[in-house]
Amino acid sequence: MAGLKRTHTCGELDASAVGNTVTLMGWVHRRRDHGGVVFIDLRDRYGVTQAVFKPENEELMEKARQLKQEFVVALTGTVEARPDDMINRDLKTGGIEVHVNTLRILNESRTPPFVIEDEAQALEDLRFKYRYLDLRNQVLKENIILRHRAMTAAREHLDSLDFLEIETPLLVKRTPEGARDFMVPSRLNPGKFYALPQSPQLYKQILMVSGFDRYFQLARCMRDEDLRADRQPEHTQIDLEMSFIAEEDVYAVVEGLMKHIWKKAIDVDVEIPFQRMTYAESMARYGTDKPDLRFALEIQEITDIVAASTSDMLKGAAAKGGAFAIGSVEGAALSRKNVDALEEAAKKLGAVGLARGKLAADGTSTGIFRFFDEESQAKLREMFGLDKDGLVLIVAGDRETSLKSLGAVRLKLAEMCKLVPEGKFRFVWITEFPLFEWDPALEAWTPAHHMFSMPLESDMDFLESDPGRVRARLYDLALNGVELGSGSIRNHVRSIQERVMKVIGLDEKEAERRFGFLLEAFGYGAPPHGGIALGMDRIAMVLAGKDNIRDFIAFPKTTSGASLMDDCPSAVDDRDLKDLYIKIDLPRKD
RNA sequence: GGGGUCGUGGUGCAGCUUGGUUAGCACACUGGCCUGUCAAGCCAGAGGUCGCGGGUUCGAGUCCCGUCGGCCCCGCCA
Repeated sequence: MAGLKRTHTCGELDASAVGNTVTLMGWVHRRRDHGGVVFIDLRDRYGVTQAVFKPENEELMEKARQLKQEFVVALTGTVEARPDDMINRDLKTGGIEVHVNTLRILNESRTPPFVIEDEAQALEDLRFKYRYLDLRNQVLKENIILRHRAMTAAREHLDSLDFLEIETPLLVKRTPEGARDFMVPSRLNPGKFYALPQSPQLYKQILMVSGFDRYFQLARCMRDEDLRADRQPEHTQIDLEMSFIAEEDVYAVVEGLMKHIWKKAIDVDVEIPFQRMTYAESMARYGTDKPDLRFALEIQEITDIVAASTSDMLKGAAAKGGAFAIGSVEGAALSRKNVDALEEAAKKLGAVGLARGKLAADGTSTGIFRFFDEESQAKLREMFGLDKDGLVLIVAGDRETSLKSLGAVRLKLAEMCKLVPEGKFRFVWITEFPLFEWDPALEAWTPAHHMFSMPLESDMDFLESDPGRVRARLYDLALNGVELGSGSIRNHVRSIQERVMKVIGLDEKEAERRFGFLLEAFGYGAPPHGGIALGMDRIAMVLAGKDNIRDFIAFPKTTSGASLMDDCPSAVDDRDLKDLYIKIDLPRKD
């Protein structure tokens, strides 16, 4: 019996194997003891196979009765077809079962803190603490496998296009731009610190200077910022950069890449090329720069119609920017409570309120529309295609706030009315983002995305006179309301860089201190170049049609950045700190 | 930095509004019965002092204050 060797996995046996003697190894998923006959569901990475113990062998039965959840066993037996009425159609291997003649317990298990099942009952914090057990769950396992397939497809495809995967350092120079860096003290350089990279951005641009005209990397990126359901302190990007190219080249590569990933990972044919939309259009129609295009519910500006109404409240608010609305036939069925929840969503993003009313097909109306004359009501019905009774929701006030608020309402309304189709993938390129953003706190212009993005040729003249108007050669890829990635054509021209730096008040000395090495590299023949970084974790999540990114990372952190399994981060010994010349100086709590 | 919400046997939840006899349910667990189940079934049993600290009260899981932790959201995340 020594030297028992696994012949098959628990996911592969079917009718063609009937009569064969096989050896399976795995974990006891369930035991069903019927006194005379005992069933064991044996589980491994590949699936579950039913093993049967019959009463003829008393000794074997005794051993089978010792089995508990999560014991690791090896068993040898004969594959038998199941009678028709005993076939389990929910199981890949449900047509057969293994009649056991040898059982060996390879290892015992303590009673697990929660039962391993597809619809995990335990709460996430407990599942995080015992992540290795949770990963035995077939659903979670499929997620990780799906992610692997997507990553492999990405590598395959980019390699086929002559992209080189080049690793960039994890210990890098701190750049006080953008997100907070994780910092790593340098023992060999007392008092000095490395940073963990937020992205390989500067390095990949330098690789362009070196002539590696097509680079990619499945890169780990770390940011010391507050977390969310779709945000982890470390994540993986498909990072790529190309030389001698324009936007179209990046779009073509990424569209082919997505098509390949979708095909390989979930066997879905993605239509290319992707739709394109400017940032301005996306904001006006959907109130966001990552629109979910699986459903319509478009925002319409109704400032004129509101101006003609008798609602002083709306007119007053609209005077501060405009009035915007969405309308929906399905929404007419929503309860007062539901619409109030929509208003809460709008207020969360800064709207003062959400005016609402119903427009009926017979011309009667309720709510806010008591203040609108018949002509205006007809116009609104037409605008929103309300051939039946419909709900119309209005936000008025500052233009950007109103649009963003209504954008959130749009998503929530679609969810409430079940307007979001499953299994549909609507990619869209969002283009022509503004280069600068006004920071009211600093009272200064700051780069909206990336210091080194090229301004749009047509807007170059406004760099000094009207920075807010300058758009850049920036692009985002959005899918079903999720931002998959963003990139740009970079600014490789020294004279334009200098003008950009002047706008954000970055003098030469400061620029030198922060990006000196990049600027210096650019001085030695930087080719025109550009690229993009795509969120790998998010891609896996969207492929599976889910919305919790932690289920697609093998060992994720909680929203406070902790890993509950290994209790990290943790305090360190004084001796370690001494080596680094570091003293902890926590603020006193009162 | 701010807001919301949750914390009760191993797990998931109820109880808390209107404080008061043995803190209830399901699953898991232990023992027994059962030759066809696949969330097996049936019977019996063990297991919690209610995240932690303080306060109010004759009396607190229940009210108050603080604190810790999980989750969600705003800010932040080029």
